[in-house]
Amino acid sequence: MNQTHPDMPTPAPGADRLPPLPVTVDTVILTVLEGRLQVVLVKRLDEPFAGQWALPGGFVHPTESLESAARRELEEATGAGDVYLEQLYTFGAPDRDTRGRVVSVAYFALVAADRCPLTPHRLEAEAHWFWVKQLPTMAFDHLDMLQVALQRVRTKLEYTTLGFQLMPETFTLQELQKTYEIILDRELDKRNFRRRLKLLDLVEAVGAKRAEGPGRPAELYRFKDVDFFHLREKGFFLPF
Amino acid sequence: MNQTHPDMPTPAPGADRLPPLPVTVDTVILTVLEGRLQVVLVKRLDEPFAGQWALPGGFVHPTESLESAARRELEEATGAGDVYLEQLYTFGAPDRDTRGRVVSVAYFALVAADRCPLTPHRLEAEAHWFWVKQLPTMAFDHLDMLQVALQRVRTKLEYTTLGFQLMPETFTLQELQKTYEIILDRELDKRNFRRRLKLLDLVEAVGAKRAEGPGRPAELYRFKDVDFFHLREKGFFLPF
DNA sequence: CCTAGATAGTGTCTCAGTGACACTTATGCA
DNA sequence: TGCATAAGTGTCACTGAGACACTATCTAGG
Repeated sequence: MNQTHPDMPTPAPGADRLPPLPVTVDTVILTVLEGRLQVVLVKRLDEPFAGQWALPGGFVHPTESLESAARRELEEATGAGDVYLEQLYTFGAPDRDTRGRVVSVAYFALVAADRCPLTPHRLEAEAHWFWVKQLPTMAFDHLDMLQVALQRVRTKLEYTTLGFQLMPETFTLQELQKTYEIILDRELDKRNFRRRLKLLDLVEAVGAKRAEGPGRPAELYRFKDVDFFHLREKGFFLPF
Repeated sequence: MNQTHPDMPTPAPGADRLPPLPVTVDTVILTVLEGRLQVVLVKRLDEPFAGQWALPGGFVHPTESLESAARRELEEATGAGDVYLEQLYTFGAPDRDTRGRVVSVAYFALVAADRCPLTPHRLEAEAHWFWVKQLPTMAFDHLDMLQVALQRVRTKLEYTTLGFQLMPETFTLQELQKTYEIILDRELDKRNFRRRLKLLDLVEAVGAKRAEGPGRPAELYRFKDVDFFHLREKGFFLPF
């Protein structure tokens, strides 16, 4: 129990009362694509769970922070690095990895469809977007992680500006509402949705319109620099 | 980078692409005692930060879950094991421990003043309750952990039954309100507080009264078995 | 035993935010 | 030019929250 590890490469020369544990990060990368909430899964090449789908993840390097590790995984899987990333929860059940004890810190990322020009085939061969309502069997406890991520996103969408992360520079209010509906998995009332946007003073018209087929063209909007104190009075916050 | 660790005691024989990291848990143990929100800190005997105050914590054993480890620390520090415990956040900055890389999973616990008969001196010599508004210098990033815990508790107190955890079997509404006020660090309106309790149907009178000095004696209450669906309709939840 | 002091307990009004709901406006295309 | 399509807009009713003051019941001391 109290042995030391003379060949241990970097970590904690003094913190040797107990064996160190492998630490990984796994990242739940979400986007709205083709009208659906989708998550990136990669096909595992190695045992355990070889051939099964898993969240992109990997070991934490000795010199990088947990968030850096998650961001590295994010970039490796999607090419996009400058996106919203938040720590979710840490999974450490002793039997969660059949190889032995592995502790995994789960993160979730929201990438805007237009900042992430990758469609499934642009990811490395074994990575794909999956609709969260139609998932393959997933390795480890990764389904739990996804579940936690979905709950977190849905909750924070309601009282933070988290939804901004998924929109392009300019957008129509209809598109914004659609994005919210897709994530929350329920329909919203157009007028109530807009009333709230106005109350919170979140968006401003850019002064241009976009015509998309027949029908009245839609005003284009962008997000305003938010007034944090005004938002807080209304029970609304920034995502972090 | 790809070396293996033949003498590694238990964890992950296959997960050896990167060196394992020491993993600890640190537990923010909160209670309301003597009219103040208090936290347990222990005096460190070893370097680094020897002589400074820190949250109770320690290394995760290879065979126990993270929560078990946190609960073990909790019992060691206070003697009470059957209390509310929730994972907070994981701290993994590469330089957070001067000895080297250590990843720490922070938990917070709420112990009822009556379930934890320990006053400062009943804890082991180097452990004390501290008022959260009058703290000593704390080791590592433990002040950050405490901050996160306080924010979490205050938020969840408002929309969950978390506050139950801190009350004895029976209590007066005044005591309950006082507990809320101490945690939230602001005064509440007596009538509005009681209106909300009634609306949510959270408590019931036990039919006894308690006289405490002069003044009209107070009704004693206990928490009801909550109707989860009724609560959810009112935007109220269980703590987990 | 009566009174003063102390604490418990209770109801109303106003305001803000939310959900439900239907018609008018502006465009494209046949 | 008119028809199909999508964008945009206002009201009413309800609920929950904050602000606010008096009555009821007990203890203790004269």
